[in-house]
Parts: sequence; structure tokens; C-alpha cells
Amino acid sequence: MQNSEVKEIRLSGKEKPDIIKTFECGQCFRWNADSSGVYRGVAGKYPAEIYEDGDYVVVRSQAEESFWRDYFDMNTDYSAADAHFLTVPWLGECTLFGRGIRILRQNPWEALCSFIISQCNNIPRIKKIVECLCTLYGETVEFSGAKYCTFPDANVVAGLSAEDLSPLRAGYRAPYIINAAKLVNSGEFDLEELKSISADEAKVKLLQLQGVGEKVANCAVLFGLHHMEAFPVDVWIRRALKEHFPPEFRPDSLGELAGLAQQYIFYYSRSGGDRC
DNA sequence: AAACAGGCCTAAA
DNA sequence: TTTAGGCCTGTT
Repeated sequence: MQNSEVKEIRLSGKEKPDIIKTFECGQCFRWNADSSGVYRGVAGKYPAEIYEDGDYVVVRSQAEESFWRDYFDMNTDYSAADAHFLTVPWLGECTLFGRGIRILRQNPWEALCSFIISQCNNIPRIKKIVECLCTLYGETVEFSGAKYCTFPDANVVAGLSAEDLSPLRAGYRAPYIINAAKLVNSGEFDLEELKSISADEAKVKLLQLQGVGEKVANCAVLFGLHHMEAFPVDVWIRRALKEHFPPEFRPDSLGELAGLAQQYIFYYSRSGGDRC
């Protein structure tokens, strides 16, 4: 879309996103802040500049306000879940620390692919690989004087060979990515359809993919399909559960927004909050 | 230099 | 059903 005007929308109110927490909590890999705190990235097909301005979050892009309200999950009320989390020992601290995180409604394919890449990698390298994938095979879009690249669609990635992906340095994950892309592209694997079934059922389907185990599947379910009850368990969460929760604790006891609690725990743990 | 990073796969108990 | 090693690569 050339010649589209730049729209500037503002998000505010009780559920105003905390941009830093939301973008740095580990759920997404394509938003980066410059030295003045302006985040630049791409959501779906839309590049954007996002920053906090007093009581507002300002989003500059070519997309409508409804697009961003959806992306930031503004139509889901987190307050009741937060209130409950605050009553749970230790989780309360995580909640106070992480409050303001929004679970983004990311593109399902992008989320699946990104979390396949994430396995046994640190966040900087995940970001590097994802960015390389977008630079090489996404579409270049100009916005506000800068160039951005979209995340390549499954139908593009499906046509690539392992060799094509070698510049990513993704190692053994490359064939996983291509295999997933082929299945998604063929229609054999319908990610949109997985939104309409339960989190557990969606996870079972995702586990059929090569290179997708319990953890990656749960991440794809939570961050890509927005099944908020999904509760991915990685090394950080496992340690937190062991150290701060009774042995009989079951994450699903946290209710239909358990995934939000997971993200609070993850963000708090990674920030060193439980090492003091 | 060896171990580890937001796992997963396979083979073997 | 649980466990051990290997896997691409980059960093410490």
C-alpha cells in the first residue's frame, strides 16, 4: 500500500500496555527500541513506531486503531485475573512486577516459526535469525523514512530449501521451519482452524510437527493462537515452579488466563527478581 | 576450552 | 515412562 497516510493512534486507560514490558517480556522478537525509547517493528503487514507519551501509548502506522487494539489485546479484561494472581503467594510479586504486559495477538505462523527457532537459543540469537529470515524472504516496506521487512508467509518459506536458509545460521532448526511451512501452506495444517478448537487440542495437533515439542507447542498456542490458558514451561518456569510453588500446584488452577500468569513469572524470573 | 542457551528427537532401559 | 546423548551455532 503506497501513499497510505500515516495514522497516529493513542491507547490509554486502565489497561494501557506497558510497552517495555510487553515487548521485552520474551513473547515477541521483532520490536526494538532506539536510544530514545521508540520501538520499531512490524505487526502483520504493518510497520510501526510505538512509544509511551505520558498516559498514552502512541502508535504511528498505516493501520487502523482497531488493528492495534486487537494486536495489544485491548478487548480482553485482565483485571479479574490479575486480582486473583495477586492473592497467590509469590505469583503476586510477579504480577506486581509484570503488570502492564499484554499478551499480543501475533500472527500464528510467525509465532510458530519463531518459537521453533527459539529452541535451545538465547533471545539475541533468536532475534538475529528471525530478522535474517525477514530480510531475505519477507517483503520490504517503507515507512516513515525507514525500511522494514515483513515476516515471510508460509507459502514463501515452503518454497525454500535448507540451503536457502543457510544464511540464517539456524542450524538443525532450518528443516523444521521448512517442513512446518510446507504443511501450513498446503492447507494440511490450518493454523486459523486451531484457534477455534481448545488449547489442548491445538497443542496435540502442533506436536505432530517435526521440531515442535511440548514447550514450543505451548508457546505457539499461547502467543500465536491466543489460547490464554496455555502455560508453556521452560527452564525458567520449571525452576520457579519448583522453588516457589507447592509440589501439588497445577498451573491450570490459575484459570483461563493462566498464560498471562506464566508470562508474569517468566518476566520476573528473567529480570532477576527471584535472585535477591 | 568446555559448557551452556527459553528443546527436540531417537534409542535404550 | 523416564533418561542420556547428540544436534547447529554463538557466546562466555
